[in-house]
Amino acid sequence: MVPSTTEYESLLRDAELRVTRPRLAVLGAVYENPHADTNSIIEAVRQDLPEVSHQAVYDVLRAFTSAGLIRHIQPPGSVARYESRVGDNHHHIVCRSCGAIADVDCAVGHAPCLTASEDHGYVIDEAEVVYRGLCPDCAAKPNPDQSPRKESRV
Amino acid sequence: MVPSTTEYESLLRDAELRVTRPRLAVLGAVYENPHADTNSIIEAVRQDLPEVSHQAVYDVLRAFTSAGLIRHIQPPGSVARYESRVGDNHHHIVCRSCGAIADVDCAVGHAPCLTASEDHGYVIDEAEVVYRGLCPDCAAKPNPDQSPRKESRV
DNA sequence: TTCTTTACTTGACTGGTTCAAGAAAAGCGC
DNA sequence: GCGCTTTTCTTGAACCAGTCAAGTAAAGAA
Repeated sequence: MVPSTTEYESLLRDAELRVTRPRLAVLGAVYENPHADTNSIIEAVRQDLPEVSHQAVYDVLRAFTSAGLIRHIQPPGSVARYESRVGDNHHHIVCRSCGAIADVDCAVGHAPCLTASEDHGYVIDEAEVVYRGLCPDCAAKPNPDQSPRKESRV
Repeated sequence: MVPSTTEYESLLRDAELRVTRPRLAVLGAVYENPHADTNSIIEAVRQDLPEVSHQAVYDVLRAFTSAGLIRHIQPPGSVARYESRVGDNHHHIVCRSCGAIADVDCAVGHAPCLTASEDHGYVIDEAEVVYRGLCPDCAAKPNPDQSPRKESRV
């Protein structure tokens, strides 16, 4: 599931991106921490490379996103998050209580809900679905504090 | 479509909210400017009441949202927006080019896509769909600048 | 190894949103 | 209407994710 350093290097070269220590570390952090926010990624990267600046991580994440290596998601009420699963049109479910995020595959057929009943003349090319509800942990405890935690616990 | 001042007052009283001039103005602004962001609402309110503080508008919008009078939406890459259409499970289409937002009714049946193929043990109670594409205007001009404008042009 | 290009560091800054304390107004009972 | 209590609004500061800008360092090509 999680590639090796050599594989990360190939991923970068295939995307015509330069191979640097910060980039390998960021790519590894995104693969090992699904749906992590930028701050978590910075912390993970600094386990290996303590001197990496936050700006470098922001730059690298943006470069990876526009190269299609990773995906940038932004659940309502949350800061930006990143994931390594790309190109398969999956969606997300967000826990109302703790903010945990899980992947959800398409419900109906290959591209569900892509046909809106009334498109107002828009040319629609993509539909993203965000499910909301309670994760197994929060559903178990009846009424804990309702405030979402900052950390995802996927 | 757009209620009168008296009707706004009834809406507030029915929701057990105090009736004040700022609140009437904010409610009117949300009804008259669908999908407006907070700043646009502040500007609209100040047409009537030039002295209203931004903080009051933030407070009022939050009070209305938790009372269910209006709905708070947060399209990826955009600031918070508000709309008066509540309780009918509709979705939104966002123009990639200019950021315009339009309402879209449910595509399939009453609550489409609510059945995920694999729910990871989550208790799902809502699905929100964000369609992406080009609005009629932007689809007409082949290649304008791709940067979204700040203002919605709905 | 040298050179050019791209990436990274440093430090300041922006803008939407929130916090906190006090003044003003709404709505209740009289 | 009149005062009293509670909620709302004003004022002003603060927060924080993310961005900008200038200069240094490193990658990769020749």
